[in-house]
Amino acid sequence: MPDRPTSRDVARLAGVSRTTVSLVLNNVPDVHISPETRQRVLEAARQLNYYPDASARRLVSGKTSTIALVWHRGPDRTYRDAFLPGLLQGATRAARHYGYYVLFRPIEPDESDDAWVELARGRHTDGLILSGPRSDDAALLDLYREGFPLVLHGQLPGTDIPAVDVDNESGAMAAIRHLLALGHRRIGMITNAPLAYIASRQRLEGYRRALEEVGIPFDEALVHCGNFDEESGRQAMQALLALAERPTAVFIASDMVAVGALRALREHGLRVPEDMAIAGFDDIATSRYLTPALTTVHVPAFGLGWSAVELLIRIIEGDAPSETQVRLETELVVRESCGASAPQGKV
Amino acid sequence: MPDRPTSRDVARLAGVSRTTVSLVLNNVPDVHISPETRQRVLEAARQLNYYPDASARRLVSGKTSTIALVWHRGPDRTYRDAFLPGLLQGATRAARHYGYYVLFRPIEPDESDDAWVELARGRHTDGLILSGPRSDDAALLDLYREGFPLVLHGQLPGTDIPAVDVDNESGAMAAIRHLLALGHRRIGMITNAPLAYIASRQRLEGYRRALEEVGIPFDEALVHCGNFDEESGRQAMQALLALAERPTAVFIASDMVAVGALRALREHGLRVPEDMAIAGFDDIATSRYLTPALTTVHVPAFGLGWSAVELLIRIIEGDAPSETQVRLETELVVRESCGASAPQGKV
DNA sequence: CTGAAAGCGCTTACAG
DNA sequence: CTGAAAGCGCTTACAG
Repeated sequence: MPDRPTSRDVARLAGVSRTTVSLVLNNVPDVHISPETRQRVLEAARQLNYYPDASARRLVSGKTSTIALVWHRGPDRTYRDAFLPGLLQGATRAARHYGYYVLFRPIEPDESDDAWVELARGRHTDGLILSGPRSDDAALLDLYREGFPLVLHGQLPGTDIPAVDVDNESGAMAAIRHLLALGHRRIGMITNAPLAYIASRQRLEGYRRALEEVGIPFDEALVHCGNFDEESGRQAMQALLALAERPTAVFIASDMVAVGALRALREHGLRVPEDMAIAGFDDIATSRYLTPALTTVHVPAFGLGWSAVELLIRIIEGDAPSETQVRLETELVVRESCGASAPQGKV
Repeated sequence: MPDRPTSRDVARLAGVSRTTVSLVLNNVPDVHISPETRQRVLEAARQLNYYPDASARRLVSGKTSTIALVWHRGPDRTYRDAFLPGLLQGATRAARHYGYYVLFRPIEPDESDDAWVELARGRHTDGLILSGPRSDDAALLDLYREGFPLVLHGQLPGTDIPAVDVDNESGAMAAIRHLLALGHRRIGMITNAPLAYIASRQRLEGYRRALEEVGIPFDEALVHCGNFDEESGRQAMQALLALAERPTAVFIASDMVAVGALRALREHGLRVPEDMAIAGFDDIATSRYLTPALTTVHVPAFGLGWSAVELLIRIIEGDAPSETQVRLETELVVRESCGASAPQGKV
C-alpha cells in the first residue's frame, strides 16, 4: 500500500488546521464553520481519497464501535447452526443501523469456555452478545458485575444479566393446543435435550400446562428426552412406540430430533399424520421439505439477533431499558404432519 | 466500567519501566530480561488483571489483526445462506489459527455494491474476503491495484485477483459420469442460475464435457436454466417433461432448484428414481432429508472458508504463494435419487 | 539488561 | 470562527 493520506495532508491541501478537518469530517454540531471552508475541506478529502484511520479514532474516542457475537456451541452444534444465518443477519442489520461493526467469534470445542473474555478485557469491542452461555462461567459473572455491556442469547437461571430468548413455554403450548384442537387426547412428548437445559424444561412445562388447561393429567410415561440429534429422536420414538397404550400424537421439541422420530415411525410402518400426528419446534430450513412437511413452532432467529444487538447497544450507550429480559414470541407453522389442512396448499 | 489498569500501572507495581512491561508481555525475542524481573511483571499484570488496550496497539503497530468477511448476497440469497455456517466456521477457525479476528459484514440489498470499501480505506481490517464479487465493481479493482490484501470467494472472470472457489466443472462431470454409469444416455440438465453467472457456465461445461467423453452429442433442448429457487426448478422440469422425447435422468446444478424439480415430478405422478433419476449440486443441509434423499455434489464450505482466510493472511503477511487461484474439489455424495445403492444404508 | 523519549493519527478542550 | 497543544495507551528505536 502506498502512503495513506492523513488528516494533516487534508489540512494542508485545504489550507486549514487539522482541527478544522476533524470538525468538518465528523460534522460536529454547534460549531460554525464557513460554508467555503467546509467545502474546501470536503473537496480536499475527496481528492486525496482520505478516510480517517480507525485505530487512531478508536484510541482517542475510547469507542471501538464494534460488538462481538460470541457463538458458544455445545454438543448441540447442528441444532444451533440452523439459526446462525438468521441470527447473524438480524444482528448485523441492527448493528449497522446503530453504526456498529460485528465481530464474529465462535468458541470451538478445544477452547476454554471463557476464551472470549479477552475480547472484552482487551477492549476489542464495546460490548458483546454471548450465544449459549454456561451457568458456571465465572468470568462472565465478573464481567457483568464490573459493568461491561453484555447480552445473553439464551437464559441463565438465577442471574439478571440482560438476555434475549424465545418464549419456549408459550411456543410449546401453541403446539399442544393445536394437537388438542385436532382431537388428540393422548399426546406424547420428546424433549429437545436433557432437562439440564433450561429451554428443555420450559418446553416441557408448556406441554404440561397446555394439557392441564383441558384437564388431562400429566403422564410421565409419555415423555422421553431427546438429545439434539436425529438418533436421539429415533430412540425416543421407539420407546414411545413400545408403550402398551401408544399416544396418537407426539410433540417433539426440536425439528432435528423430529427427523429421527419420523424415521423410527417409517421403520415401524406407521404413517404420519394418519397413524400418528407429529409437531416439532424450531422450524429449521429442512422442516418444510420433509415428507410429510413438518408442522412446527417457528423460532424468529432474525428477531433474536436484532433484539439482542439493539438491547446491547442501548446498554452500551447508557440508555438501558428498565426491562432487560426480552422474550420473543414464536409462531405455529401448520403444515402436514398433524393432519390439519394447511392455510395454503403451498408451504 | 471502573478505571482500567494501563501498562503504567503494571510498571509501577512491578517496579520497572513501561518498556519492560511491553517487552515481557509481548514476549519479544532476543531481549534478555532477568527471570525475576519477568516474573514480577507477569505477576503484577495478573494481579491487576491487565490486558493491553487493543486500540492503542492497533494504532502503534499499524495492524488490526482483523480481517473482514464481506457477504455480498444477490438474488441467490437462500442458496448462499446454506453455506454461511460452514464457510464462517472455516474462516474463523483459520483466522484464529493465525491470530486474527473476523469481522462479518453482509451487504444488504439496500446498500451500494461497494459499501464495504470503507472497511479497507478506513483501516478497520488488514485485508478482506469478498464473497459474491460483482464484475462491475470499480472500487474493488482500485483497491486491488493499490495492493490492499484481498481474496475473492467466487471467481471474477478477466482478473487475477486471488480467489478461492470450488471446481464446478469437475463436480458436474462427476455427477454426469455417475448417471452414465447407471446406464442413462439421455440426460437433461437444469442449471443453478442464468448463464451470466460463471458457476452456471462452468457446471454446464462439465455436463457437456462428460457427455462428450462418451460420445453423446450435446442437445440444447435438454438444457434449461434455473434461477436459484425452487420455483425456477419446478418450471424448468415442467419444460423438460413437455419434451417429445423425455430424458431419463436430469442433473440439476443446485439442490434448492432440485427441490422444485422434484415437486414438479411429484405433480406429474413420476417416481424418482424409477421414472427419472435426479442428481443435484451443493449438498445443502436439506438434501439428505428429501424423499428420495438427493444424490448430489458436495461443496466443501468449511474448506472454502479456511482456504480463503489462509490465502488472505499469507498475502497480508507478505508470504503470498505464486498461485493465488485456489480451486477446491467437490465430492459426489450418492444417496437415493439416482437409483444407485448407497454405500451405506444410512445417509 | 533497563529506562526516557518519541510517535502512531486522530479528537477535543482551550485560547485567541 | 479557527489554530496550537495535549493526550488516548501503547511500542520501539535509542541511550545508557
